[in-house]
Amino acid sequence: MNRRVTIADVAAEAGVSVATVSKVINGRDGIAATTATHVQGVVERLGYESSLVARGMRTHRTHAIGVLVAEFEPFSTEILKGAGAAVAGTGYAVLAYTDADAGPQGWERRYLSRLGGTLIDGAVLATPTLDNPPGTVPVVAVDPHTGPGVMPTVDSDNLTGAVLGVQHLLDLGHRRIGFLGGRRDLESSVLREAGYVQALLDAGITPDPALMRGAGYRRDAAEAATAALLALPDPPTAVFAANDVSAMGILDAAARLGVRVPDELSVVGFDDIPESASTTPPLTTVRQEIQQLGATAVRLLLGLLDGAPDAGRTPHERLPTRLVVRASTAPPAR
Amino acid sequence: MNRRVTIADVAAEAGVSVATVSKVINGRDGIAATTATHVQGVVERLGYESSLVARGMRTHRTHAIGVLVAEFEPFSTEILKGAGAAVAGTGYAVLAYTDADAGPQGWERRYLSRLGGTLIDGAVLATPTLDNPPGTVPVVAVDPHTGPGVMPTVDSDNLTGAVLGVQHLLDLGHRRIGFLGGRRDLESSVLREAGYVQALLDAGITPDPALMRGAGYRRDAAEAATAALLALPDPPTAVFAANDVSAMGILDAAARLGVRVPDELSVVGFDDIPESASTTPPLTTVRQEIQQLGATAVRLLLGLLDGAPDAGRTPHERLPTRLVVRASTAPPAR
DNA sequence: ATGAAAGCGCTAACAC
DNA sequence: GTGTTAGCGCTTTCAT
Repeated sequence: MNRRVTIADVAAEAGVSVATVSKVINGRDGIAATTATHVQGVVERLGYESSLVARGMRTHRTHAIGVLVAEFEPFSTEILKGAGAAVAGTGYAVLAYTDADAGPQGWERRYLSRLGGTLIDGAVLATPTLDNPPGTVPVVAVDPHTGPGVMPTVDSDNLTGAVLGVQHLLDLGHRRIGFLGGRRDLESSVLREAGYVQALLDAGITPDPALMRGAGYRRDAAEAATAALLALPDPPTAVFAANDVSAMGILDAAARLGVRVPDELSVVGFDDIPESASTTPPLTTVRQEIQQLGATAVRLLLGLLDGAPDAGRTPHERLPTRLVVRASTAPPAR
Repeated sequence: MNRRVTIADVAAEAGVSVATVSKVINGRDGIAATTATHVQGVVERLGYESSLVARGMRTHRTHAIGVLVAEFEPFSTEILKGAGAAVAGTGYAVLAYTDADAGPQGWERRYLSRLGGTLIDGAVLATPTLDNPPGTVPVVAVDPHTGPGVMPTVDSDNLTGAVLGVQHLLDLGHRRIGFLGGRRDLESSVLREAGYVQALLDAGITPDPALMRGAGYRRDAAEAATAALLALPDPPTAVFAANDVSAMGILDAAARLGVRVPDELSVVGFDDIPESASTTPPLTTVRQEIQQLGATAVRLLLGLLDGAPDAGRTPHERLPTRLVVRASTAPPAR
């Protein structure tokens, strides 16, 4: 594995100083045209490209923005797609980072300390678990932690979305509707639960605590919780899950227990990740525009970076949600 | 925006030298237990985390592997999911990088020069356009460029997959089957075309050049090419697209022109990206295990990094493909 | 056991 | 116009 070619190699080869090479590369003036051409040639010939890292260390500007995620899963990769689209033409690169071994709590703090200032000019945090980021670089949160909201934020209208989902079930005639909650530390999860409760209340139904379980936005936890729900003396005829991944867990449980969806059990998810269309049966779900979430976050961040550094209050953008009816919901059998 | 806390801040606060702090952080010995504890405390209190970049510059080891992609789209984000899963428990972080403004040709070379050696210990290249990477860090290619194959590579059995897809159409009774090619610089594209030709030949049909168009794996190009195909005096009754994104372009064109799929036109894609289940109608496609592709590439790379540095010849892993029948294919109307 | 100093690859002042 | 020097945040000899 031959060594990477550095600016020193170029300088030596061209017979000039590294400073001169640097100036040529960065288009600084005060360089003879002939020298510039000559150096350019050597750069080309050696295939030299300056190290993002070394440059970043000196200038504290890398023109890269970080998208920091706990894990690459359907939600975060949709954010990535949106973020990537939003930087096109801005001169910024997108750097997505995840460290599987970082632990579930406070990863964003660690990531930010490790990358901020030297590697990325700013960051988009996907579903952060904290709400007081270290003040290293400008940050925008997507689908944030519950809390006072000190970070610029973009999220979806989770409350209305949840109401929509549950209302759909009510309209079909369901009365015993279960709920599988998400990560309690995320505002989205709290609001989706609130929407569930509100929709029931509006329909004159008192929420039954026995029908409300936590599943932490996780598929396996959702499967277990569903099994418990279905083992109840008077089981629900429908379940609203706080996200699509949990809804898939419900489908897993139903399949395992021989409960037919939607005939015996209706299921509504939340998110509309691409995967939700290929479940068996395809999932009825509340769609949020995840790519838009990512793109909006990037635009906010770019504003923070280039424009006025947070002129006034911390911005908050909220995107609409809507119901997508597929095949996992039907009127109750009984 | 308060400055990031550096090792110097910790040292000053703790009343020791930066060297001592560094040793404590890295668990080097030759440090008094009391000092270590004290410094640890300060580190914690200040929320210090060493800069990946500065450390990488000194040690030339970052324990991060790069996944370098031209763009975040369905295929590359599936690779990311697989790569993320494969690093769990290995102590490596995944760093996905894309620079929208880098241009379509030779981006991997530039990325590698910019990131290699100082930021990432090795890289997975998704659909690289080149095949002679600079010898900076170990590299594994996924779905590579056509060429002599000097890089360790993982790909799918594209030839068999394409035969499967076209055979399905033949089995349904189609005889005039169009083909929308991919990026001619990628081996996958060449092999899928070869499979298309071979399947036709095996069925005693001579491939008609008029029915074969290029679409570069791009949705808009596919739509345009499809419009041209359908305007033919004797248009095809089915089209095999070299990837799902192109197949979606076919669907776009059909919808715009009022051609019903699958009644008047059958469509088969390639990839089985998550999105392909939610098209209208859901896409029949040849599935490749994209996440597995990413995971396998990471395993290969990790082997190169930790184990014997390429013990012998350059490895090549090939994963199977299979047909997924959904609703975009049916017997021809005429 | 601890610290001073060099150096990773680069850029920005400042000399020449 | 071009080179010398310092320093970004860190780790690692090498002194002390």
